Amino acid sequence: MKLDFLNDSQREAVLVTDGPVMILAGAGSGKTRTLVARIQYLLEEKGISPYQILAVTFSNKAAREMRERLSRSSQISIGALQVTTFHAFCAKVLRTESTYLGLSRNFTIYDDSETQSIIKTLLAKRGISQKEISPYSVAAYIDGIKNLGFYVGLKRTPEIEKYADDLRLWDLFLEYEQELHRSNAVDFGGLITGVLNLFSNYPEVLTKYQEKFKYLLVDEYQDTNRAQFELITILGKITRNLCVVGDEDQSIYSWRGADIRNILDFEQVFPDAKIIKLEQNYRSSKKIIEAASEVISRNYARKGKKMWTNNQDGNEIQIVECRDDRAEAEYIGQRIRKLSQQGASLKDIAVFYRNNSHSRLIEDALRKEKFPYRVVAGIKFYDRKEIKDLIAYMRVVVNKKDSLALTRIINTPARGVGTTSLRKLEDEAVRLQVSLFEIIEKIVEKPSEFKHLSLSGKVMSALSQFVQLITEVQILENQKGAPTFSYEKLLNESGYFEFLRADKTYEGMARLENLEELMSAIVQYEESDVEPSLVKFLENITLDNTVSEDGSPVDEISLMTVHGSKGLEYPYVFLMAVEENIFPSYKSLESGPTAVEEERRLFYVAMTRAMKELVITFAQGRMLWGSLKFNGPSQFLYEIPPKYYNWIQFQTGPRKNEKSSSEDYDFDQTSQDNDNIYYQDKVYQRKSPVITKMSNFPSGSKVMHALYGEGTILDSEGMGQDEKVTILFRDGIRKKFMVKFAPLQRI
DNA sequence: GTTGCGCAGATTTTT
DNA sequence: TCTGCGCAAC
Repeated sequence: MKLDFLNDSQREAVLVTDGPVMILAGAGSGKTRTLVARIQYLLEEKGISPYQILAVTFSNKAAREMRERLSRSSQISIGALQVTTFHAFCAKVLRTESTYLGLSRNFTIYDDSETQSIIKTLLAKRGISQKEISPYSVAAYIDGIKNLGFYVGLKRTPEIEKYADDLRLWDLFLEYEQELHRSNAVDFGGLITGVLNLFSNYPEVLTKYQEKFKYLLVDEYQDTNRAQFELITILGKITRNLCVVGDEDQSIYSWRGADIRNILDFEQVFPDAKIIKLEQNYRSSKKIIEAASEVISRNYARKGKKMWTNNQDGNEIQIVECRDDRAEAEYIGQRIRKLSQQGASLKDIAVFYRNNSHSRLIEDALRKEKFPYRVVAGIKFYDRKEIKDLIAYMRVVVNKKDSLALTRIINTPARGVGTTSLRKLEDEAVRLQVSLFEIIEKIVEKPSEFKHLSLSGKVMSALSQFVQLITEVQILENQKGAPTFSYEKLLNESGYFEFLRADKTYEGMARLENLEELMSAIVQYEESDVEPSLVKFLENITLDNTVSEDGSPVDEISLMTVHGSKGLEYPYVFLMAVEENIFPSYKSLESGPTAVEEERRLFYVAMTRAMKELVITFAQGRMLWGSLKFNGPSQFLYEIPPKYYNWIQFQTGPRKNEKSSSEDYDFDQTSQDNDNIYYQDKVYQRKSPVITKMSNFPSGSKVMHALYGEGTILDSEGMGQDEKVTILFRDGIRKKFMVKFAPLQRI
């Protein structure tokens, strides 16, 4: 096997197959290529069987990419090779070994929203209002525990003790776990801790897997949490052939439990570990790489890589100061038009933003310019109400203990089983210690024994029809395993189809279309699996909720959050809304330097996506939460050395009329001198990074008030005559003033 | 059991 | 500004 297409460090990363290895792979350093070569090398040169290799990643995106690249470049069939996500791997182990843990193999996997529903019910049951304890905070708490690798029955560590100190939350955690168990369900975190639990209680099962997988590979290592780290450590304990690949500078999911210590402390856990750095960048121009390196070098929590590239210098980064958010969107729209006129293809262009909410204005601008675009990972298909409803039907068929799914659909479409009847059923289920579905079965079977519930005739017949439908589909599913058929039966006989068809609104029609799309997703799944079943389909969609793209790649602009851009690259990148309080977010600024470091990594990720051109925009004033805010440029902009960028100002001129306004700017005919940039008849000052121009009192600036004395501007809203500022004075007093009336002076 | 109003709160979201 | 809730009224 030839390895001459690799550079020296890449080749080393391929050849050091035995013992612990950590590959620190910078952005655009050919990581996937190296990993694929490594696997190929194991298969072809070392004669390792594909069954003995386990490659895990965090995201489906990465797993898919690796699988594709492998099958493209390898002669050996990779069918037996496991390239999968942590969660999918664990789900498979748990289903195979389900008997050990008192789960049945058809357990349901709950996603975050279902977890929240359970928590809400739990809180309600205890009479705790959601204001007192937010369900989100409970979910985060539980997730935090599981991310550390803790499961009920494990000895507590000091870290866990900290969690257990809060008795109320700890109690909720325990009850939540019980509730999941009763529902024969597992949440995302539970998939990992479930396997840890299994391995620690049943050494013979662990040994089986330890012996099976001789070579372990972990991609996206910077995103792993403690639980996942423990999982791979324990799996690789005997062979110690553990290879992890990651980039500490691209760790942007710590709020999801990703633990950067997994990278920083790898050598402590494996003192004999070989550390290989991939520092040559093949993606971006020299200016972009050097600028990004300067920015990220300000972080303390890193191992320190020095990225370099042989690529061309390229153009300066453009930093564009826009008058307001509308001007910003307009600028990007026009600039894209220019690129397109110069022959750039739209699929080579991406717009990144820190928050989803920023996509709207850009979308408007692109629509106006008649450019096709795609918002990557906007509203998720499987999050839609009608989809969740039908999924709930399927879940009840698969796992009748899934009471959460059942409560969702027992009265959808309305069949007269309202909250009062439901409450009665739930109470009875608790009394007889059975699941909700089981109690309904009993009631339908022997109505006479449940006279005391005084359920109406209407309710009784609705319940019996419901049970009949579910049972029939269960039988169908067990005999044939025909998901498509089951789905159709559920959709029609539940009355859901009729219910939606009666809805003549646009929304109703859209919902029907979505249900059709769900149908095609099932058909597609069915064709891809030799032994299709509803259980497997459901698992697929909870663990990987991306809807498979149909057909050929389309030529459209990609819009996405910076988080969503990780792992991607585009020749032309626009990064918008780069303002203090937005990027870095105000939350990170509130919570301190560690959080801001993560924002900086995020900023670094955004920069390093760009291959040829990087355009960073920000607005002097932006409509946020209903009022105009002046945040000022992001601190990260000042961290880019000036030699790497051009700072220009963009103001939309007064509109003459809609038609001609789009011809106002010609970005090509730009000439520059040291201080100014000239476009056509306009002169744009090349600005050194100082404060914004529109507000005379941007947040952070110091002022003198004739009465109150010296203070700092906290917040500024409105502009011109209407500008209002909030000022924090020395003695802690906060006051809000209309600028035009207040005796204020900048100092 | 459903609809409607007022009020608070509003990052990121690979699984 | 927009959404999602809790609670009140039909």
